[in-house]
Amino acid sequence: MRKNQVPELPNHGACGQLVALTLQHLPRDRELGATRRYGRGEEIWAPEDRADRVYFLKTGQVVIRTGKIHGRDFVLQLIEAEHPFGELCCCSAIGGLRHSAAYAVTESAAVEIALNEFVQYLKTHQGALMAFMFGMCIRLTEAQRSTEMLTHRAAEARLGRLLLQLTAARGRVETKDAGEVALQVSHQELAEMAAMSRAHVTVTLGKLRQRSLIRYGRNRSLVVNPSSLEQYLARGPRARNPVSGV
Amino acid sequence: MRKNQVPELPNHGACGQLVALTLQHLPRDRELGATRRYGRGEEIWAPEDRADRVYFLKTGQVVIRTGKIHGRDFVLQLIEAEHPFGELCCCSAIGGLRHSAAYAVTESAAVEIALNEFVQYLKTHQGALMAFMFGMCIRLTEAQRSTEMLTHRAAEARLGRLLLQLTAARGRVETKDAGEVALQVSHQELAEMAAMSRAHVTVTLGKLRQRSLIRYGRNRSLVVNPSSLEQYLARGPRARNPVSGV
DNA sequence: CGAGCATTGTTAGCATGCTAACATCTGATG
DNA sequence: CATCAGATGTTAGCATGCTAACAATGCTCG
Repeated sequence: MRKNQVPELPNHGACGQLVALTLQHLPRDRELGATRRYGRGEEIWAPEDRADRVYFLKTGQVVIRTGKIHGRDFVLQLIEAEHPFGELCCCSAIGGLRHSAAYAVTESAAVEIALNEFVQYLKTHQGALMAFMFGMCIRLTEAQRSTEMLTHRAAEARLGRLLLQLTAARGRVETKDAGEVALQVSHQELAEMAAMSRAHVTVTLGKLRQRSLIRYGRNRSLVVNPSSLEQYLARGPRARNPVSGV
Repeated sequence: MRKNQVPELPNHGACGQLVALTLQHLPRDRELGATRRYGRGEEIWAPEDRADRVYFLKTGQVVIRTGKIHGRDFVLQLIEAEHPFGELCCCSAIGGLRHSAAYAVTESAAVEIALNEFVQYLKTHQGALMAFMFGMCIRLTEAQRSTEMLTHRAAEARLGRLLLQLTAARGRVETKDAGEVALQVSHQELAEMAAMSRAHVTVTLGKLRQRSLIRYGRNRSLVVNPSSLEQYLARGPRARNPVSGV
Protein backbone atom coordinates (compact mmCIF):
# COMPACT_ATOMS: atom_id res chain seq x y z
CA MET A 1 0.00 0.00 0.00
CA ARG A 2 2.95 2.28 0.21
CA LYS A 3 4.31 1.58 -3.26
CA ASN A 4 4.47 4.12 -6.04
CA GLN A 5 0.97 5.43 -6.21
CA VAL A 6 -0.35 8.77 -7.30
CA PRO A 7 2.32 11.31 -6.36
CA GLU A 8 1.08 13.38 -3.49
CA LEU A 9 3.72 16.01 -4.04
CA PRO A 10 5.20 17.25 -7.28
CA ASN A 11 8.44 15.48 -8.02
CA HIS A 12 10.88 18.21 -8.99
CA GLY A 13 14.33 16.77 -8.61
CA ALA A 14 16.32 19.94 -8.95
CA CYS A 15 14.33 21.89 -6.41
CA GLY A 16 17.24 21.70 -4.03
CA GLN A 17 18.52 24.77 -5.79
CA LEU A 18 15.32 26.60 -5.01
CA VAL A 19 14.82 25.78 -1.38
CA ALA A 20 18.25 25.43 0.19
CA LEU A 21 19.55 28.46 2.01
CA THR A 22 22.34 30.19 0.10
CA LEU A 23 24.20 33.44 0.31
CA GLN A 24 21.50 35.14 -1.71
CA HIS A 25 19.02 34.72 1.11
CA LEU A 26 21.15 36.54 3.62
CA PRO A 27 20.81 40.27 4.12
CA ARG A 28 23.06 42.21 1.79
CA ASP A 29 23.81 45.02 4.15
CA ARG A 30 26.65 43.17 5.89
CA GLU A 31 24.99 43.26 9.26
CA LEU A 32 25.67 39.53 9.36
CA GLY A 33 29.25 38.29 9.53
CA ALA A 34 32.39 39.47 7.79
CA THR A 35 34.12 38.45 4.59
CA ARG A 36 37.40 36.57 4.78
CA ARG A 37 39.74 35.70 1.93
CA TYR A 38 41.78 32.54 1.52
CA GLY A 39 44.62 31.74 -0.84
CA ARG A 40 44.78 28.56 -2.90
CA GLY A 41 45.27 25.61 -0.54
CA GLU A 42 44.91 27.68 2.60
CA GLU A 43 43.47 26.03 5.69
CA ILE A 44 40.12 27.41 6.81
CA TRP A 45 39.78 25.28 9.89
CA ALA A 46 41.58 22.31 11.47
CA PRO A 47 40.08 19.28 13.25
CA GLU A 48 40.87 20.67 16.68
CA ASP A 49 39.33 24.08 16.07
CA ARG A 50 36.11 25.04 17.75
CA ALA A 51 32.98 24.64 15.64
CA ASP A 52 31.56 28.02 16.49
CA ARG A 53 31.17 29.66 13.09
CA VAL A 54 29.23 29.17 9.91
CA TYR A 55 30.49 30.17 6.48
CA PHE A 56 28.88 31.04 3.19
CA LEU A 57 31.19 30.75 0.21
CA LYS A 58 31.17 33.85 -2.00
CA THR A 59 33.71 32.87 -4.64
CA GLY A 60 36.08 29.98 -5.21
CA GLN A 61 35.77 26.42 -4.05
CA VAL A 62 36.21 24.76 -0.67
CA VAL A 63 36.80 21.15 0.28
CA ILE A 64 35.93 19.52 3.59
CA ARG A 65 38.28 16.65 4.45
CA THR A 66 38.38 14.00 7.14
CA GLY A 67 41.66 15.37 8.44
CA LYS A 68 44.75 17.40 7.72
CA ILE A 69 45.74 17.35 4.11
CA HIS A 70 49.07 15.60 4.42
CA GLY A 71 47.76 12.63 6.32
CA ARG A 72 45.98 9.67 4.83
CA ASP A 73 42.62 11.32 4.73
CA PHE A 74 39.83 11.81 2.29
CA VAL A 75 37.29 14.23 0.95
CA LEU A 76 33.94 14.54 2.69
CA GLN A 77 32.34 17.31 0.73
CA LEU A 78 32.92 19.89 -1.97
CA ILE A 79 31.43 23.34 -1.51
CA GLU A 80 30.50 25.52 -4.45
CA ALA A 81 29.92 29.28 -4.42
CA GLU A 82 26.86 30.61 -2.59
CA HIS A 83 26.52 27.55 -0.39
CA PRO A 84 26.98 27.30 3.37
CA PHE A 85 29.65 25.19 5.01
CA GLY A 86 30.77 24.48 8.54
CA GLU A 87 27.09 24.53 9.33
CA LEU A 88 27.12 21.81 11.94
CA CYS A 89 26.08 23.43 15.15
CA CYS A 90 28.22 23.49 18.21
CA CYS A 91 25.88 21.08 19.92
CA SER A 92 26.17 18.46 17.26
CA ALA A 93 29.93 18.77 17.03
CA ILE A 94 31.70 16.30 19.26
CA GLY A 95 33.06 18.25 22.16
CA GLY A 96 32.34 21.43 20.24
CA LEU A 97 35.25 20.76 17.88
CA ARG A 98 35.30 20.41 14.13
CA HIS A 99 36.77 16.92 13.73
CA SER A 100 37.29 17.77 10.08
CA ALA A 101 39.44 20.12 8.08
CA ALA A 102 38.49 22.70 5.46
CA TYR A 103 40.73 24.06 2.74
CA ALA A 104 40.30 26.55 -0.06
CA VAL A 105 40.80 24.64 -3.32
CA THR A 106 41.19 27.81 -5.33
CA GLU A 107 41.45 31.39 -4.17
CA SER A 108 38.25 31.93 -2.26
CA ALA A 109 36.20 34.39 -0.27
CA ALA A 110 33.62 33.48 2.32
CA VAL A 111 31.35 35.24 4.78
CA GLU A 112 32.12 34.08 8.29
CA ILE A 113 29.31 34.30 10.82
CA ALA A 114 29.48 33.50 14.52
CA LEU A 115 27.22 30.58 15.30
CA ASN A 116 25.12 32.28 17.92
CA GLU A 117 24.61 35.24 15.62
CA PHE A 118 23.51 32.92 12.84
CA VAL A 119 21.13 30.99 15.06
CA GLN A 120 19.67 34.27 16.25
CA TYR A 121 19.13 35.28 12.63
CA LEU A 122 17.36 32.01 11.87
CA LYS A 123 15.13 32.45 14.89
CA THR A 124 13.91 35.78 13.59
CA HIS A 125 13.63 34.79 9.93
CA GLN A 126 11.24 31.95 9.47
CA GLY A 127 11.85 31.61 5.73
CA ALA A 128 15.60 31.40 6.16
CA LEU A 129 15.22 28.77 8.86
CA MET A 130 12.98 26.69 6.63
CA ALA A 131 15.37 27.00 3.72
CA PHE A 132 18.32 26.12 5.91
CA MET A 133 16.49 23.06 7.18
CA PHE A 134 15.80 21.89 3.63
CA GLY A 135 19.45 22.45 2.82
CA MET A 136 20.40 20.23 5.75
CA CYS A 137 18.09 17.51 4.42
CA ILE A 138 19.84 17.64 1.08
CA ARG A 139 23.24 17.46 2.74
CA LEU A 140 22.15 14.50 4.78
CA THR A 141 20.92 12.69 1.70
CA GLU A 142 24.25 13.30 0.00
CA ALA A 143 26.14 12.09 3.05
CA GLN A 144 24.09 8.91 3.14
CA ARG A 145 24.81 8.30 -0.54
CA SER A 146 28.50 8.69 0.19
CA THR A 147 28.19 6.19 2.98
CA GLU A 148 26.44 3.81 0.65
CA MET A 149 29.15 4.27 -1.97
CA LEU A 150 31.86 3.50 0.56
CA THR A 151 30.22 0.28 1.70
CA HIS A 152 31.02 -1.23 -1.70
CA ARG A 153 34.40 -2.88 -1.45
CA ALA A 154 34.90 -3.74 -5.10
CA ALA A 155 36.69 -1.06 -7.08
CA GLU A 156 34.27 -0.90 -10.01
CA ALA A 157 31.28 -0.65 -7.71
CA ARG A 158 32.76 2.03 -5.51
CA LEU A 159 34.12 4.18 -8.27
CA GLY A 160 31.08 3.66 -10.46
CA ARG A 161 28.77 4.79 -7.73
CA LEU A 162 30.93 7.78 -7.01
CA LEU A 163 30.65 8.76 -10.67
CA LEU A 164 26.88 8.46 -10.54
CA GLN A 165 26.81 10.62 -7.45
CA LEU A 166 29.01 13.25 -9.05
CA THR A 167 27.07 13.36 -12.30
CA ALA A 168 23.90 13.96 -10.32
CA ALA A 169 25.45 16.61 -8.10
CA ARG A 170 27.70 18.56 -10.42
CA GLY A 171 27.53 17.11 -13.90
CA ARG A 172 27.21 19.21 -17.04
CA VAL A 173 24.98 17.75 -19.74
CA GLU A 174 27.15 16.71 -22.69
CA THR A 175 24.79 15.16 -25.19
CA LYS A 176 21.09 15.61 -24.75
CA ASP A 177 19.94 12.52 -26.62
CA ALA A 178 22.49 10.03 -25.33
CA GLY A 179 21.98 11.43 -21.85
CA GLU A 180 25.69 11.80 -21.29
CA VAL A 181 27.12 13.98 -18.56
CA ALA A 182 30.57 15.56 -18.37
CA LEU A 183 32.67 15.90 -15.23
CA GLN A 184 35.78 17.96 -14.64
CA VAL A 185 37.75 15.90 -12.17
CA SER A 186 41.19 14.31 -11.92
CA HIS A 187 41.97 10.74 -10.99
CA GLN A 188 43.62 12.03 -7.85
CA GLU A 189 40.45 13.78 -6.77
CA LEU A 190 38.37 10.69 -7.46
CA ALA A 191 40.82 8.65 -5.42
CA GLU A 192 40.37 10.97 -2.46
CA MET A 193 36.61 10.77 -2.65
CA ALA A 194 36.35 7.03 -3.14
CA ALA A 195 39.10 6.24 -0.61
CA MET A 196 41.17 4.38 -3.18
CA SER A 197 44.72 4.76 -4.45
CA ARG A 198 45.26 6.97 -7.47
CA ALA A 199 46.80 4.12 -9.44
CA HIS A 200 43.83 1.92 -8.85
CA VAL A 201 41.45 4.66 -9.91
CA THR A 202 43.29 4.89 -13.22
CA VAL A 203 43.11 1.15 -13.73
CA THR A 204 39.45 0.93 -12.80
CA LEU A 205 38.43 3.89 -14.93
CA GLY A 206 40.26 2.18 -17.78
CA LYS A 207 38.09 -0.89 -17.37
CA LEU A 208 34.91 1.18 -17.36
CA ARG A 209 36.16 2.96 -20.48
CA GLN A 210 36.77 -0.37 -22.23
CA ARG A 211 33.17 -1.22 -21.59
CA SER A 212 32.11 2.11 -23.11
CA LEU A 213 30.37 3.17 -19.93
CA ILE A 214 32.52 6.30 -19.81
CA ARG A 215 34.74 8.27 -22.19
CA TYR A 216 37.80 10.31 -21.34
CA GLY A 217 41.32 11.07 -22.36
CA ARG A 218 44.20 13.29 -21.46
CA ASN A 219 42.88 16.78 -21.30
CA ARG A 220 39.33 15.88 -22.09
CA SER A 221 36.69 15.80 -19.45
CA LEU A 222 35.26 12.60 -18.14
CA VAL A 223 31.98 11.83 -19.90
CA VAL A 224 29.65 9.44 -18.12
CA ASN A 225 26.61 7.64 -19.43
CA PRO A 226 24.69 7.40 -16.16
CA SER A 227 21.95 5.05 -17.27
CA SER A 228 24.29 2.45 -18.78
CA LEU A 229 26.59 2.70 -15.81
CA GLU A 230 23.73 2.36 -13.38
CA GLN A 231 22.50 -0.69 -15.25
CA TYR A 232 25.97 -2.20 -15.32
CA LEU A 233 26.47 -1.74 -11.59
CA ALA A 234 23.03 -3.11 -10.82
CA ARG A 235 23.95 -6.38 -12.52
CA GLY A 236 26.22 -7.06 -9.61
CA PRO A 237 29.86 -8.13 -9.56
CA ARG A 238 29.10 -11.79 -9.95
CA ALA A 239 27.24 -11.49 -13.20
CA ARG A 240 30.11 -9.75 -14.97
CA ASN A 241 32.15 -11.43 -17.62
CA PRO A 242 35.63 -10.21 -18.29
CA VAL A 243 35.65 -7.76 -21.19
CA SER A 244 35.36 -10.00 -24.19
CA GLY A 245 38.25 -8.29 -25.89
CA VAL A 246 38.93 -10.81 -28.67
CA MET B 1 43.63 33.13 15.37
CA ARG B 2 40.95 30.56 15.06
CA LYS B 3 42.42 27.99 17.40
CA ASN B 4 40.96 26.98 20.72
CA GLN B 5 40.35 30.25 22.45
CA VAL B 6 37.82 31.29 25.00
CA PRO B 7 34.69 29.28 24.29
CA GLU B 8 32.02 31.57 22.93
CA LEU B 9 29.30 29.05 23.56
CA PRO B 10 28.91 26.61 26.40
CA ASN B 11 30.16 23.19 25.41
CA HIS B 12 27.47 20.78 26.52
CA GLY B 13 28.04 17.61 24.59
CA ALA B 14 24.85 15.78 25.38
CA CYS B 15 22.58 18.65 24.50
CA GLY B 16 21.47 16.82 21.41
CA GLN B 17 18.89 15.16 23.59
CA LEU B 18 17.53 18.52 24.59
CA VAL B 19 17.27 20.25 21.28
CA ALA B 20 16.49 17.60 18.69
CA LEU B 21 12.85 17.23 17.77
CA THR B 22 11.32 14.06 19.18
CA LEU B 23 7.90 12.58 19.55
CA GLN B 24 7.45 14.47 22.79
CA HIS B 25 7.40 17.77 20.97
CA LEU B 26 4.52 16.80 18.74
CA PRO B 27 0.94 17.49 19.76
CA ARG B 28 -0.55 14.65 21.76
CA ASP B 29 -4.06 14.98 20.48
CA ARG B 30 -3.40 12.88 17.38
CA GLU B 31 -4.20 15.67 14.99
CA LEU B 32 -0.90 14.83 13.33
CA GLY B 33 -0.46 11.50 11.58
CA ALA B 34 -1.55 8.02 12.52
CA THR B 35 0.09 5.20 14.43
CA ARG B 36 1.18 2.09 12.55
CA ARG B 37 2.47 -1.14 13.99
CA TYR B 38 5.16 -3.40 12.57
CA GLY B 39 6.15 -6.94 13.45
CA ARG B 40 9.71 -8.02 14.06
CA GLY B 41 11.64 -7.81 10.79
CA GLU B 42 8.80 -6.20 8.89
CA GLU B 43 9.63 -3.85 6.04
CA ILE B 44 8.61 -0.24 6.63
CA TRP B 45 9.69 1.07 3.26
CA ALA B 46 11.64 -0.21 0.26
CA PRO B 47 14.18 1.65 -1.92
CA GLU B 48 11.66 2.24 -4.69
CA ASP B 49 8.95 3.65 -2.44
CA ARG B 50 8.10 7.32 -2.55
CA ALA B 51 9.70 9.45 0.15
CA ASP B 52 6.55 11.27 1.07
CA ARG B 53 6.15 10.49 4.76
CA VAL B 54 7.95 11.12 8.00
CA TYR B 55 7.86 8.76 10.96
CA PHE B 56 8.38 9.12 14.68
CA LEU B 57 9.15 5.88 16.46
CA LYS B 58 6.96 5.30 19.51
CA THR B 59 8.25 1.91 20.67
CA GLY B 60 10.70 -0.67 19.40
CA GLN B 61 13.71 -0.17 17.18
CA VAL B 62 14.11 0.53 13.48
CA VAL B 63 17.08 0.12 11.18
CA ILE B 64 17.72 2.04 7.96
CA ARG B 65 19.70 0.00 5.45
CA THR B 66 21.32 0.72 2.11
CA GLY B 67 19.05 -1.79 0.41
CA LYS B 68 16.82 -4.79 0.79
CA ILE B 69 17.82 -7.02 3.62
CA HIS B 70 18.75 -10.12 1.66
CA GLY B 71 21.17 -8.40 -0.64
CA ARG B 72 24.72 -7.43 0.19
CA ASP B 73 23.82 -4.26 1.93
CA PHE B 74 24.61 -2.50 5.15
CA VAL B 75 23.24 -0.47 8.00
CA LEU B 76 23.02 3.29 7.62
CA GLN B 77 21.33 4.22 10.85
CA LEU B 78 19.66 2.85 13.94
CA ILE B 79 16.57 4.61 15.24
CA GLU B 80 15.60 4.54 18.89
CA ALA B 81 12.22 5.31 20.40
CA GLU B 82 10.96 8.90 20.25
CA HIS B 83 13.18 9.83 17.34
CA PRO B 84 12.15 10.74 13.80
CA PHE B 85 13.13 8.72 10.73
CA GLY B 86 12.48 8.92 7.02
CA GLU B 87 12.84 12.61 7.55
CA LEU B 88 14.54 13.37 4.25
CA CYS B 89 12.16 15.56 2.38
CA CYS B 90 10.79 14.68 -0.99
CA CYS B 91 12.92 17.37 -2.56
CA SER B 92 16.15 15.97 -1.29
CA ALA B 93 15.29 12.41 -2.19
CA ILE B 94 16.56 11.41 -5.61
CA GLY B 95 13.58 11.34 -7.89
CA GLY B 96 11.37 11.52 -4.82
CA LEU B 97 12.19 7.92 -3.94
CA ARG B 98 13.71 6.47 -0.78
CA HIS B 99 16.81 4.77 -2.13
CA SER B 100 17.08 3.04 1.20
CA ALA B 101 15.13 0.43 3.13
CA ALA B 102 13.72 0.52 6.65
CA TYR B 103 12.90 -2.47 8.81
CA ALA B 104 11.52 -2.94 12.28
CA VAL B 105 14.22 -4.70 14.31
CA THR B 106 11.83 -5.60 17.09
CA GLU B 107 8.10 -5.23 17.27
CA SER B 108 7.56 -1.51 16.81
CA ALA B 109 5.01 1.25 16.59
CA ALA B 110 5.50 4.55 14.80
CA VAL B 111 3.53 7.66 14.01
CA GLU B 112 3.36 8.14 10.25
CA ILE B 113 2.87 11.68 9.01
CA ALA B 114 2.42 12.83 5.42
CA LEU B 115 5.31 15.02 4.41
CA ASN B 116 3.26 18.03 3.39
CA GLU B 117 1.34 17.84 6.64
CA PHE B 118 4.57 17.71 8.60
CA VAL B 119 6.09 20.63 6.72
CA GLN B 120 2.93 22.59 7.32
CA TYR B 121 3.24 21.85 11.03
CA LEU B 122 6.85 23.02 11.09
CA LYS B 123 5.86 26.23 9.31
CA THR B 124 3.41 27.07 12.04
CA HIS B 125 5.53 25.95 14.98
CA GLN B 126 8.77 27.86 15.13
CA GLY B 127 10.15 25.92 18.08
CA ALA B 128 9.52 22.57 16.42
CA LEU B 129 11.19 23.75 13.23
CA MET B 130 14.24 24.91 15.15
CA ALA B 131 14.44 21.66 17.06
CA PHE B 132 14.03 19.65 13.89
CA MET B 133 16.81 21.62 12.26
CA PHE B 134 19.15 20.91 15.17
CA GLY B 135 18.24 17.26 14.91
CA MET B 136 19.21 17.29 11.25
CA CYS B 137 22.57 18.81 12.17
CA ILE B 138 23.18 15.99 14.59
CA ARG B 139 22.22 13.40 12.01
CA LEU B 140 24.54 14.99 9.50
CA THR B 141 27.42 14.93 11.95
CA GLU B 142 26.79 11.26 12.61
CA ALA B 143 26.63 10.52 8.90
CA GLN B 144 29.94 12.26 8.34
CA ARG B 145 31.53 10.27 11.14
CA SER B 146 30.27 7.10 9.47
CA THR B 147 31.79 8.23 6.23
CA GLU B 148 35.07 8.89 7.98
CA MET B 149 34.96 5.46 9.59
CA LEU B 150 34.40 3.79 6.23
CA THR B 151 37.34 5.52 4.59
CA HIS B 152 39.66 3.47 6.81
CA ARG B 153 40.48 0.31 4.94
CA ALA B 154 42.34 -1.52 7.69
CA ALA B 155 40.12 -3.73 9.82
CA GLU B 156 41.33 -2.51 13.22
CA ALA B 157 40.94 1.11 12.23
CA ARG B 158 37.47 0.70 10.77
CA LEU B 159 36.09 -1.44 13.54
CA GLY B 160 37.81 0.59 16.24
CA ARG B 161 36.32 3.80 14.98
CA LEU B 162 32.92 2.21 14.73
CA LEU B 163 33.18 1.22 18.38
CA LEU B 164 34.11 4.76 19.34
CA GLN B 165 31.15 6.07 17.42
CA LEU B 166 28.81 3.61 19.06
CA THR B 167 30.07 4.27 22.56
CA ALA B 168 29.47 7.97 22.04
CA ALA B 169 26.03 7.50 20.55
CA ARG B 170 24.50 4.70 22.57
CA GLY B 171 26.97 3.51 25.16
CA ARG B 172 26.06 2.82 28.76
CA VAL B 173 28.66 3.82 31.33
CA GLU B 174 30.14 0.68 32.87
CA THR B 175 32.80 1.87 35.29
CA LYS B 176 32.95 5.50 36.24
CA ASP B 177 36.61 5.70 37.14
CA ALA B 178 38.06 3.64 34.31
CA GLY B 179 35.77 5.46 31.90
CA GLU B 180 34.58 2.21 30.37
CA VAL B 181 31.43 2.02 28.29
CA ALA B 182 29.26 -1.03 27.59
CA LEU B 183 27.58 -1.82 24.29
CA GLN B 184 24.91 -4.36 23.51
CA VAL B 185 25.69 -5.45 19.99
CA SER B 186 26.47 -8.67 18.14
CA HIS B 187 29.38 -9.30 15.81
CA GLN B 188 26.90 -9.63 12.98
CA GLU B 189 25.51 -6.18 13.63
CA LEU B 190 28.97 -4.68 13.81
CA ALA B 191 29.81 -6.34 10.51
CA GLU B 192 26.80 -4.74 8.85
CA MET B 193 27.72 -1.31 10.15
CA ALA B 194 31.41 -1.48 9.32
CA ALA B 195 30.85 -3.18 5.96
CA MET B 196 33.02 -6.16 6.92
CA SER B 197 32.41 -9.88 7.04
CA ARG B 198 31.19 -11.32 10.32
CA ALA B 199 34.16 -13.65 10.58
CA HIS B 200 36.58 -10.82 10.19
CA VAL B 201 34.80 -8.81 12.86
CA THR B 202 35.27 -11.71 15.27
CA VAL B 203 38.95 -11.96 14.44
CA THR B 204 39.54 -8.23 14.70
CA LEU B 205 37.63 -7.87 17.96
CA GLY B 206 39.76 -10.70 19.27
CA LYS B 207 42.90 -8.73 18.51
CA LEU B 208 41.56 -5.64 20.22
CA ARG B 209 40.63 -7.80 23.21
CA GLN B 210 44.14 -9.23 23.39
CA ARG B 211 45.42 -5.69 23.65
CA SER B 212 42.98 -5.03 26.49
CA LEU B 213 41.32 -2.21 24.64
CA ILE B 214 37.98 -3.96 24.95
CA ARG B 215 36.46 -6.76 27.04
CA TYR B 216 33.72 -9.17 26.07
CA GLY B 217 32.68 -12.76 26.12
CA ARG B 218 29.79 -14.96 25.20
CA ASN B 219 26.73 -13.44 26.74
CA ARG B 220 28.50 -10.51 28.22
CA SER B 221 28.24 -7.10 26.68
CA LEU B 222 31.09 -5.48 24.86
CA VAL B 223 32.95 -3.12 27.16
CA VAL B 224 35.06 -0.47 25.49
CA ASN B 225 37.72 1.76 26.96
CA PRO B 226 37.27 4.72 24.62
CA SER B 227 40.31 6.71 25.60
CA SER B 228 42.77 3.82 25.28
CA LEU B 229 41.19 2.78 22.03
CA GLU B 230 41.29 6.29 20.66
CA GLN B 231 44.93 6.56 21.62
CA TYR B 232 45.72 3.20 20.05
CA LEU B 233 44.05 4.12 16.77
CA ALA B 234 45.73 7.51 16.69
CA ARG B 235 49.14 5.85 16.73
CA GLY B 236 48.46 4.71 13.21
CA PRO B 237 48.75 1.27 11.66
CA ARG B 238 52.46 1.59 10.94
CA ALA B 239 53.49 2.22 14.52
CA ARG B 240 51.90 -0.97 15.75
CA ASN B 241 53.92 -3.92 16.91
CA PRO B 242 52.35 -7.32 16.89
CA VAL B 243 50.94 -8.18 20.28
CA SER B 244 53.98 -8.94 22.36
CA GLY B 245 52.45 -12.15 23.65
CA VAL B 246 55.48 -13.71 25.43
C1' DC C 1 17.51 -33.40 29.63
C1' DG C 2 18.04 -33.06 24.62
C1' DA C 3 17.28 -30.71 20.26
C1' DG C 4 17.55 -26.77 17.94
C1' DC C 5 19.31 -22.26 17.27
C1' DA C 6 22.10 -18.14 17.46
C1' DT C 7 26.42 -16.52 18.52
C1' DT C 8 31.26 -16.71 18.71
C1' DG C 9 35.75 -18.90 17.36
C1' DT C 10 39.01 -20.67 13.80
C1' DT C 11 41.25 -21.84 9.63
C1' DA C 12 42.92 -22.52 4.55
C1' DG C 13 43.00 -20.74 0.26
C1' DC C 14 41.69 -17.21 -2.82
C1' DA C 15 40.74 -12.62 -4.70
C1' DT C 16 41.74 -8.12 -4.86
C1' DG C 17 43.46 -3.61 -3.54
C1' DC C 18 47.75 -1.30 -2.30
C1' DT C 19 52.69 0.15 -2.56
C1' DA C 20 56.30 1.62 -5.22
C1' DA C 21 58.40 2.56 -9.08
C1' DC C 22 58.74 3.94 -13.51
C1' DA C 23 56.95 5.38 -18.39
C1' DT C 24 54.37 8.42 -21.30
C1' DC C 25 52.00 12.37 -22.59
C1' DT C 26 50.51 17.37 -22.48
C1' DG C 27 50.74 22.08 -21.51
C1' DA C 28 53.09 25.84 -19.33
C1' DT C 29 57.14 28.45 -18.66
C1' DG C 30 61.49 30.66 -19.41
C1' DC D 1 63.14 24.93 -28.06
C1' DA D 2 64.28 22.75 -23.62
C1' DT D 3 62.70 21.96 -19.28
C1' DC D 4 59.54 21.08 -15.90
C1' DA D 5 55.29 19.89 -13.51
C1' DG D 6 51.17 17.51 -13.45
C1' DA D 7 48.29 14.00 -15.09
C1' DT D 8 47.64 9.47 -16.82
C1' DG D 9 49.22 4.62 -17.81
C1' DT D 10 51.39 0.21 -16.36
C1' DT D 11 53.35 -3.41 -13.78
C1' DA D 12 55.29 -6.79 -10.06
C1' DG D 13 54.99 -8.26 -5.64
C1' DC D 14 52.91 -7.91 -1.25
C1' DA D 15 49.43 -7.39 2.36
C1' DT D 16 45.09 -8.09 3.81
C1' DG D 17 40.14 -8.94 3.68
C1' DC D 18 36.82 -12.35 2.04
C1' DT D 19 34.62 -16.95 1.25
C1' DA D 20 33.37 -21.14 2.96
C1' DA D 21 33.23 -24.41 6.04
C1' DC D 22 33.16 -26.25 10.36
C1' DA D 23 33.73 -26.30 15.70
C1' DA D 24 32.39 -24.87 20.21
C1' DT D 25 29.49 -22.61 23.43
C1' DG D 26 25.32 -21.17 25.73
C1' DC D 27 20.34 -20.11 25.55
C1' DT D 28 15.45 -21.53 24.85
C1' DC D 29 11.84 -24.46 24.75
C1' DG D 30 9.39 -28.72 24.67
